[in-house]
Amino acid sequence: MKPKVIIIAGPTASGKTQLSVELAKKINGEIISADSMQIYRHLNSGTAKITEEEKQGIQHYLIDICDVSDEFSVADFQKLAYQKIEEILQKNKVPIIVGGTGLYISSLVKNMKFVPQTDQDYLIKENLNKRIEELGDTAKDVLYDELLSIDKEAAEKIDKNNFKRVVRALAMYYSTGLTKTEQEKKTKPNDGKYRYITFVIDCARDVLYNRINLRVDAMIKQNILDEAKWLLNQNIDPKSTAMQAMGYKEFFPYLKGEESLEKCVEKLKQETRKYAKRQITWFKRVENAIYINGENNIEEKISDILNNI
RNA sequence: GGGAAGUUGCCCGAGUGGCUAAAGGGGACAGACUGUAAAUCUGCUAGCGUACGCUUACCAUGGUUCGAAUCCAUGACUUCCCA
Repeated sequence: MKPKVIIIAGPTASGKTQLSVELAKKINGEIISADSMQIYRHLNSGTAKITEEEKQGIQHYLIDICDVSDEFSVADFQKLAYQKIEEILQKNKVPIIVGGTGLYISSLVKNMKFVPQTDQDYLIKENLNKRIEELGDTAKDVLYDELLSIDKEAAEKIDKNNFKRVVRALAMYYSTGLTKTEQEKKTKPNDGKYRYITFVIDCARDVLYNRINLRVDAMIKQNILDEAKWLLNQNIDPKSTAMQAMGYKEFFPYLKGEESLEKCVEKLKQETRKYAKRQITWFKRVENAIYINGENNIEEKISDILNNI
């Protein structure tokens, strides 16, 4: 029998952190974070990162593993997560994956196969960027047609306006000689080494939105503004992942004196709600998910989980 | 008290007689998602009907007109300027 790995997923502010710690205490587990922003050091309040105190001695992995200027991808996450799962199992403990980054979780559950990066990839990316610049306004059409000719199946699934994905699909082909479609065919569902049991925290929309608002208000009282200021002063590429983190980018206009604090706070609440909505959409699709009522108290949630593992 | 401008769908906002159930943006809702994913992108948003369609809509009332969000009159409210 494959070893079991527990997943706790759910939208932001649904109570994943507390639930996972309580569960870990109960079942002798250790936690692997599946969160694309909590990997960054120094981004604490804004990412609602768990504090040492909240950890209650439970071991947490894949938090604070990157500098804000570092590049990090699903493939990196997957590799590290597999390592950590192994380590935890070695200790005879239960791995618990906790997070809101749907793609990261899927990379594990679906056991996606990522082709290893090569030195060439950097050049290919650069080359594509150069072409995009040269093509100007026509880039969108030209590159989409190009993808259509090399990987029709992928092209038809990607919206033409989703330029990022079109470019990535092309890069996949140029760096490996295999199209995106071909590469994806390599991943076969259920051929992973583990048996994943996925719990999704489900919460009435208005309750969740209310929690988000409260959480943002609480963040303001912490040092989120200092963190945002710090991040802004790092002078890293505005397009880099860390710079897109919610709870930071919304305050940049305020810090630059372009917008009032109230407006920025409102914006952050709204963006967070939209994000939660996208997460909910993502988690609706996960197969065999077991729903946990987010409005139950912690004991009820824990017993729901224990009954299913 | 006098003068000027304005009032458009959930919000902002374009629209000066038919092609307008009303551009565009935002929000809301729904969806997609294999290397930036807290990113990126799509659909949809008056009501009823499967649909040709019908009904109700651009502050209110009345009028002009074959036809009005668009023109006229009166009223209400808002903003600004002069007293």
